[in-house]
Order: sequence, then C-alpha cells, then structure tokens
Amino acid sequence: MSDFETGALEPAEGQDQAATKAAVFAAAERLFALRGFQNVSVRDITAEAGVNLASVNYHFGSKDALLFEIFRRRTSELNRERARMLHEASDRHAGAPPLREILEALFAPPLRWADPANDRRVSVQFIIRARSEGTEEIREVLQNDVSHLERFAEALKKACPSLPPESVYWRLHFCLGMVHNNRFVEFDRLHHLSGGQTREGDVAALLGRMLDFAEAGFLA
Amino acid sequence: MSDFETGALEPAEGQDQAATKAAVFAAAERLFALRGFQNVSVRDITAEAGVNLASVNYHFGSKDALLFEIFRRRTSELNRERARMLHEASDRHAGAPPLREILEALFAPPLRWADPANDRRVSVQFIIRARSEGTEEIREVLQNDVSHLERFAEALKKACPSLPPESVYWRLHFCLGMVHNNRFVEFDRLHHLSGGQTREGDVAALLGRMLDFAEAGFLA
DNA sequence: GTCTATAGATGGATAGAC
DNA sequence: GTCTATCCATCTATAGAC
Repeated sequence: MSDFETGALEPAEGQDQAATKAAVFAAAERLFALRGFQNVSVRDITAEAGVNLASVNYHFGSKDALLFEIFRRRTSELNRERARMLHEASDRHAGAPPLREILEALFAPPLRWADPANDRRVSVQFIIRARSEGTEEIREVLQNDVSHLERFAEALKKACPSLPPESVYWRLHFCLGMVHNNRFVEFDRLHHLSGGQTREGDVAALLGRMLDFAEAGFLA
Repeated sequence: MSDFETGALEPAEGQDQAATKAAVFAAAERLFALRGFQNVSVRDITAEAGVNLASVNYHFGSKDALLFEIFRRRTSELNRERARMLHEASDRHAGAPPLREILEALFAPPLRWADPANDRRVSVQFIIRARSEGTEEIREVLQNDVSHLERFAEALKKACPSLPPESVYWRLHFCLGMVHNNRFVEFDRLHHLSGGQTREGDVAALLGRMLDFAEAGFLA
C-alpha cells in the first residue's frame, strides 16, 4: 500500500485510485497541521480533497489509521534525512563527528522542511501536532521507537566525553524542545513580541541561531 | 466569580455551591491535562467530580468557557510568580539582574509546580496542553498577552547588551521551547531513551540543568 | 471502485420538575 | 440551585445501489 507517490501524479479529472488516495492524504495532512486532529472531520478532509465521503475508510480503514499512516510516513522520512546527515558527518570525521555537525543533522531536516519555499512546510507542523495530539497508537510509537535518537545520543556522548551520560540525554531533550517549539503559532507570537524583528522565513539564519545556542549549551 | 478557593473545602455531601464549582474545576483541569481537551467530554468531567451533568453549563456557561477560565487562572498565577521573581532579582541587583537570575525567574515557577510533591503538578501539564490544543479564544490571548514576556525580553536585553535585540528574542523563544517540552510524555520518552538514567522527579536538579544550558546558550 | 444514504453512537446544551 | 430527561447537532463508519 501507499505506493501512490512513485510517479508524477496530478489530481486528474479521472478516477485514478492512486490519485484519490493521494488527494485524501494531502488534504488530511494539511488540515490536521492547521487545525489539529480532533478539529478536523472526515467530511472536512473529503470536501477539501474533492472526493466522496467514503474514501477515507475505503483507502485507509479509518480516520485514526489515516492519521497514523501520515505520521509514519513523515516521521520515517524525517528520521531518514537526519540519519543520513549524521552518517555523512560521521564519514567526514572518521566516525567521530564534532558536536556542531551532530546538532546540525538533528536540526537541519525539519528546518529545511519548514522553509516557506518548500511544499513540506505543513509536514513539520503536522508532525509536531501529531506528536502531542495524536492517538494512543502514536503515543506508543513515540515511546518505543527511539532508535534514531539513540544514534544521536551515542554520537553526542562521543563528542562530549567529559559530559556525564545523563547530562547528554537532558541536553538532547532540551534541543528537541527547541525543535518542537517551531510552530506557526509560536512564530507568530514571537513576531508580535519582538515587534516584527524576527523573521521566521529565513530558515538558514534560524538554523544558525539554533546551532549557536545549542552548541554553547552543550559545551557549558 | 471564582472565589471558591478562599478556604478549606471538602467535596462535601452537602449542596454547597462553591464546592461543586471547585470540584468541577479540579476534575476538568486534571482530565484536560491528562487526556487533552477534545478527548474529555462534559460527562467525563461531571462523573469525575461526582456532580450532575448540568453543573458545567450552570457554573461556567459552556465547556469552552470552563477551559478558558482554568487557563486564565493558571496562567495568571504562573506569570505572577514569574514577575515576582524577576522583580525580586531586579531589586537585589539595582535594577539590572544578571542573566542567570532572569532565566531562573522564567524557569523556576513551572518547575516548582511540576514537583511530584506539589499538587500543582497537573496545572503545568494543563497549561502546556491548553497552549497548543486550546480554543480560538485561547490562541488570541496567547497572541495578544505578551506583556509578561516583554518584561523578560527587556531584562535580557539589558543583561546582554552586546547581543542584537532580535537574537535576544530568538533565544528567549528557544528557552520557552525548553519549558514547553516538559510534558509527561516527553519525560517518559527520555527516561526510556536513557535507560532510566534521567530522573524527572528531581526538579531542583532539572532547574540547574536548564539554567546551565540556557545561560551558556545566551552567552554564545 | 465510487458514491449516496443512513445507521449507530456520542457529544454539548437545555427545559422543566423539584 | 440541583438534577434528570431529552433535544438536536455532529461525527465515524458502513451497507448497498450503480
């Protein structure tokens, strides 16, 4: 299943099965990201996608299963990007990448997605929302699937040998908090607070700011 | 209104009006904090409080209004504690408190509440959840009520005169992200990731860790 | 496979008895 | 003021026609 993105697909006026599923997937992700899971009904999704009401259950089984499928796909994509960046940094430095490059592998992928020029913009918001508002099933996955974080924790321990392991874990937790706080609402609030001095659109600059802050925090 | 906590109140078998309102308030806060706003029905709340179904609408007007009243009370309490700590730090240092004491005024109150020995434990979780899952009305308040943060931003600018103002705002944003990430779910996940090395119960130690990290981040 | 119509369940809110 | 009974809207899920 879920092989609908293997080629170039337009919504099409036709009755292509894959196109319908893709339209539902995209509409659901967008609406969930903007309004939250519980505030979006199956009717909202099918209306936005321009398909009939039964499509969600036919293609995904249930509303919960739809949410879960989007979540699994997006988190696996994100973690794959992070793992690849960490791996490349490791290769560049004989298996012991420096602190800043580890943090960059953690921060850069979600920030790249968050770029206004990127069509993955809503995907980051979706993931952040699903993390906290998701179903019990999603909560279980979050609890048990920590293998990608383990790789980061190990790399950080190696890069900060003088730091007690539990401090590494806590600081990784702080870094994740920085990432999870990158919601539209929080950006808007900051923009208001700063009198318009903060520009969230410049994700490259934001990445630099986050790296400066987190790197210094790790070296404390 | 909402003057029901002026004395020692037990749920009572009687029909005390204030006691009923307090029971609804407490049950709602607890359930919202644990399960999220949309996953708790008015029936759940009244059942948990041991009162009749109509109580929510009679005492608060609606489910939304109940959420809003809890939110307003808890956030005003929290911001008052923060403002008081900031003010005291300011007094101790002739109007120019050092960076670490400003950050302590920001971090300490929610962490004190989060202490397992504190009955305010759920209140922090409630606030964090309400911030992201709340109604439109709550979102508007978040957007417009930033006066308490302005005081912190001003103090931070004064404590870090060499830092561009927009950097101060961004770093304040990062610090708030650290605070907002202190959810039960995230603590549990971290506990699992670290193989039990992180103990969230020791809030004093956690405060120290957060201060070390954030202070270094600000000095970067 | 697609879509309409509807079942079946649940929720917020309220009228009216006491 | 309290509480029961109920209204009415809305939602997910599905049966069955095409």
